Amino acid sequence: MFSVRTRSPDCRARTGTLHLAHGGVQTPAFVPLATKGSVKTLEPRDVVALGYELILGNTFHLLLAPGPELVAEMGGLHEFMRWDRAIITDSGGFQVFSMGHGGVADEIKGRGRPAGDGAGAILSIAEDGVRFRSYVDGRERFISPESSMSVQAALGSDIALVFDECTPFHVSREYTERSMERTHRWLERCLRWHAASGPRGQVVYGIVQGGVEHDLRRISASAVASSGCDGIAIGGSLGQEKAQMHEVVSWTTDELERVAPDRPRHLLGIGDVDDLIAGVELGIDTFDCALPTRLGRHGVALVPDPAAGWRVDLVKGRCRGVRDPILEGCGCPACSGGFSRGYLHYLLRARELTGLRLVTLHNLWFIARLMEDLRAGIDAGRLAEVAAALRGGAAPGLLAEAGAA
RNA sequence: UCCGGGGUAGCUCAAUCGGCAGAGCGUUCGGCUGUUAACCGAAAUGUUGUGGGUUCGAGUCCCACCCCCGGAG
Repeated sequence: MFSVRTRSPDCRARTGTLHLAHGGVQTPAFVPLATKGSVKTLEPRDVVALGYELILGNTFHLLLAPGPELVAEMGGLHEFMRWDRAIITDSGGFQVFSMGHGGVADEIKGRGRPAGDGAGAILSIAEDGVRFRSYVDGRERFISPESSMSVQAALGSDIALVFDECTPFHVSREYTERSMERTHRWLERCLRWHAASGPRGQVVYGIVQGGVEHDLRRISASAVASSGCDGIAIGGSLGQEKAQMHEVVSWTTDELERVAPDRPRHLLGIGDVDDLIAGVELGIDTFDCALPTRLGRHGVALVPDPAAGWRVDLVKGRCRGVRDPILEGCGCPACSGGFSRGYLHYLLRARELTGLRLVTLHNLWFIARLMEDLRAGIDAGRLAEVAAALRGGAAPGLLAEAGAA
């Protein structure tokens, strides 16, 4: 289901195509989140127009509402949300554990917001599965490897992710190791259930855990690869800093290059601009992340400005009355539509929903062109050059015109 | 002119028996990486309409004045 087209000579980057039940996906690709069955503020036609071929839905959230039975009755997730391209569904593991780890929920990524109302909602973690309290109606719920796969079967996604335990950063090596081993056992149960009852055309990705431990990542990568799953996702704690994250990813793809060189690799939850560039160089094929869309709704636009963290906060007072677009020459609906930073600033301050939509469109456009540039760079055998230009502040999508390619 | 209500942060309003003058919104700043997230966090901002009085202590009680709202004439 995955064909590699070009391998970069100087790093692990490659271009390829995922052949899925609902069409092909050019890789490396970014995957926008449609957690609850919609890419927030957008319609499917918008997401298609931006150039995306794959989006991610979430088993945990869709289980709680509206429920897999309803989605199945309505014709499956594709038909329900009117998206006819490919869908990958996350298994719910991350959600269950991020709400359950309470005070350390913020440490799953090594940082982030403190645990909120969800803390303590987890009731028990056992070999069989996880019991927790629903944030929707307070009912006690249960997710196991089998039930996660069965929900994903009802949703009818193209790619299902196995149910895993996502361990936080600040737990002992021993806990990380025991948890990883249980995740491996859950992987086998997921694959067994899928082999017996999974929908035709749906492929399954295993998930590598192992925290920030070099040997555990290697062990997990090879265990997941040997399970025979169709693709491999990298999850769990990737450390506290970007440098550590890149190291952890590197250990993992290094091992995967050895044991499963031709299987697709998905990096879970990563989507900062420089992390995407680094991830591609480390041999990642697909990424999903809340960041571009969430930042958009929070009024932060992505711009080719590495020194500013690739961001400009349009809500800030300094954007009041500014006539310039977010990014000169950008082809996104917000910039090419002639909307000024000053207008977007006003919309965001006024809490006009159109502002959230326009910045979301811009950010997803920016990321889509970024991934396009990286793919073009790999295929042209000039990834290093393209990556350097992007890291130096070249505008994605404008690279060719700027003479860099 | 009389009667009643009111004047506290930029705005709308709290403040127990007289006991450290607060909240929400707004503003500024910071944050957001397998989305419970159009969200979260922090900070700044006061001659409590004015002038007097009582009191250890007044936004609060007393007197005078100014302004706003409603009613009566």
